[in-house]
Amino acid sequence: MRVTADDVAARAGVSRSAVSRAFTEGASIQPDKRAHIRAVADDLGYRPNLMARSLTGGATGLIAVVVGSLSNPYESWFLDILSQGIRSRGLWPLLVPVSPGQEIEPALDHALAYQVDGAVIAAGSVNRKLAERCTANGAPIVVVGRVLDGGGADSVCCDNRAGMSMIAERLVTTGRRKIAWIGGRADTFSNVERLEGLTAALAGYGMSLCETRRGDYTTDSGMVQALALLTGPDRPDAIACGNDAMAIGAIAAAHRLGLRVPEDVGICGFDDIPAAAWEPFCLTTVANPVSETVHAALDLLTRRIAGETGAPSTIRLPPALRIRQSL
Amino acid sequence: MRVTADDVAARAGVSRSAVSRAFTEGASIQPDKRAHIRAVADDLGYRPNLMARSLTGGATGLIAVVVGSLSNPYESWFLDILSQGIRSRGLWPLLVPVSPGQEIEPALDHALAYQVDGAVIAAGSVNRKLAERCTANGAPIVVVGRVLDGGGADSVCCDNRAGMSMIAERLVTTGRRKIAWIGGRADTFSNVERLEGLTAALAGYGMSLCETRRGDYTTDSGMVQALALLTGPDRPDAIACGNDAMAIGAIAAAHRLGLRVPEDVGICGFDDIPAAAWEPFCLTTVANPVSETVHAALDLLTRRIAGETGAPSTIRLPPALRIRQSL
DNA sequence: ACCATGATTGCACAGGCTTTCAAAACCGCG
DNA sequence: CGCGGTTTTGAAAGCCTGTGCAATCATGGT
Repeated sequence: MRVTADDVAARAGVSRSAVSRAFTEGASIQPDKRAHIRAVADDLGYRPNLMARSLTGGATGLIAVVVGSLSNPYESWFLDILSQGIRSRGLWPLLVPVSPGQEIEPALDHALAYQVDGAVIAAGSVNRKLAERCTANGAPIVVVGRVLDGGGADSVCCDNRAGMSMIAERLVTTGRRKIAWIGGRADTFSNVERLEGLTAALAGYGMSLCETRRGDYTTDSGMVQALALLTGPDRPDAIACGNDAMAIGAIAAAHRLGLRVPEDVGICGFDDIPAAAWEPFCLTTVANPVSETVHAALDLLTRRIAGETGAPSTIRLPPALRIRQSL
Repeated sequence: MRVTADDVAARAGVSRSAVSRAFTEGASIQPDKRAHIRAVADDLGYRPNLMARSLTGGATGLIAVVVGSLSNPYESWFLDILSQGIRSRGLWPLLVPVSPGQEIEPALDHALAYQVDGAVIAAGSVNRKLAERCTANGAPIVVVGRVLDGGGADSVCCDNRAGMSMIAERLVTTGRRKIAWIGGRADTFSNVERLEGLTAALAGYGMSLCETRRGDYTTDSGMVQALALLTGPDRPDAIACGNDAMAIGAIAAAHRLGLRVPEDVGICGFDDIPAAAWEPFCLTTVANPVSETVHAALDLLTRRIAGETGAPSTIRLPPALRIRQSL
């Protein structure tokens, strides 16, 4: 049913090898013959079967992209840039969506069975053993957004602590005294680093958080936690949030309570997602260098795919403070 | 380098066929032998090569997903639900991102070369010829979010006209007299239908649009166009937007100008993306039945993949008016 | 103990492609 | 026209798996 190289060969009156060569850049074949074959192929609607091609040991050009819930604006923003980056390098993203809490391993295993050339992992937890299995299977991985504990894979990650120390400075500069924190799930890497970073930086100013609460990185949860904070007995004059989505929820909460931002309560986030700049929010936040992260991750990955060995490297990218109006 | 069935066979002391059968459900093989082989395979980290498997004529389990710029919140919301739906049917989404204005054909062609079993096309323009070529190549397609002009492929689409007529009724009910429109690119299907639907429905009430402007479905463009409208000589008392992202921008514009929503100006959108419900917006909008759309599209597609023939069908899903506070 | 029956097993091939290798065609030049 | 050297070319070998087919094995009935 599907038209194969044999069909084209028969129709063009050449051997199957010639057809293969006509589609291989730099292969030894007469230019006019190549043109003829390509014309016939076009006529028949032939395209080399990439599955069969990869069977001979070549690369598939497939990159598994493990990503969390796309309803999270940061996640989809990241995927947008990542998929463009993958395509611009002539590769193709095989999407592996995993729900939070879901095990990443079986999904990744299945993707491996598609002989992906590599994987970018931006969600779920991966341990050293899993990383090594992927590499052993010829599919190096790069972990994004956190650093792999036991080593075993390259990782690219924003310098969360540096980001939070800039936030801390801003909090102090604007004269905040009672600073609360709304974080994400306790066990996530970014949450831990950001909270630690903020605590440490504040300690440098002789200050500490007056209260910490936990959301789940969604706008709704930010709203809920901020409402609780702002209606509590000891209202904070600033709320630092673990990401922008929650900060947006916190701003909504302040508005609902008739509080002015930033006068009555300063609010800040992390990531600088597109929505952070939207007018009603004007969120002061830390810009997560997503483009640079994607670029670095893909560089690392392609180099591994090309066969580079050596100890896994960790790249920390510096974030930038983005001062708008909410703090 | 990659471990193959031969390796497992040698290590387990059986033939390669046995290994194959151990991984084929319902194949004739002794239970304990299967268990042994699977244990060995697990030990070696073996997984059947899906590329090679698909070579024998089987399906690849890959579904090409052609999607537009993921920075558009509707698009990423849709992809979220679609990718979950694809995974839940045991298939895998191969992402084919296309920028607006970019030709879809070469990208889709390349995806076809991966022997995808089918394609869901939610962006770019596809004509009858392209649709037929895909089908002829054994990869039926389903077009989402618009109806294919010349037929040639199944399509699933929200009933834009019905949605806009509900909006029109709401506009009239709330006593709006001067209604403006901010649409998207003139040539997009949804834009045409929504504008036509609104115009027609208003005509039924003896009314017409006082002004129409064009954005590009982004929040920024909605803001820009709404600013122009609201500072113009004849300020409208309602702005209907072609999608939610632009409506959010319009609300931001109203706020910046100190206008109250909905008292001074009513604003509505289309889609009911998650952000539409966020507190500062509380956007009155038309809920695009995304889950139902995904479900219907995947049903159609899997049936075609299973070999069902017959004239392409078009499914129109009814939207629902979601009244919040902006209109 | 022997045969019919059915479950297992291994061999070999198919599937679409790339690539090595040796044969064939071509080139310029004496 | 002959010859060394450089493309071009086609045949065949592989890549990895699933499966039809024939051979083998175990089973149970007599």
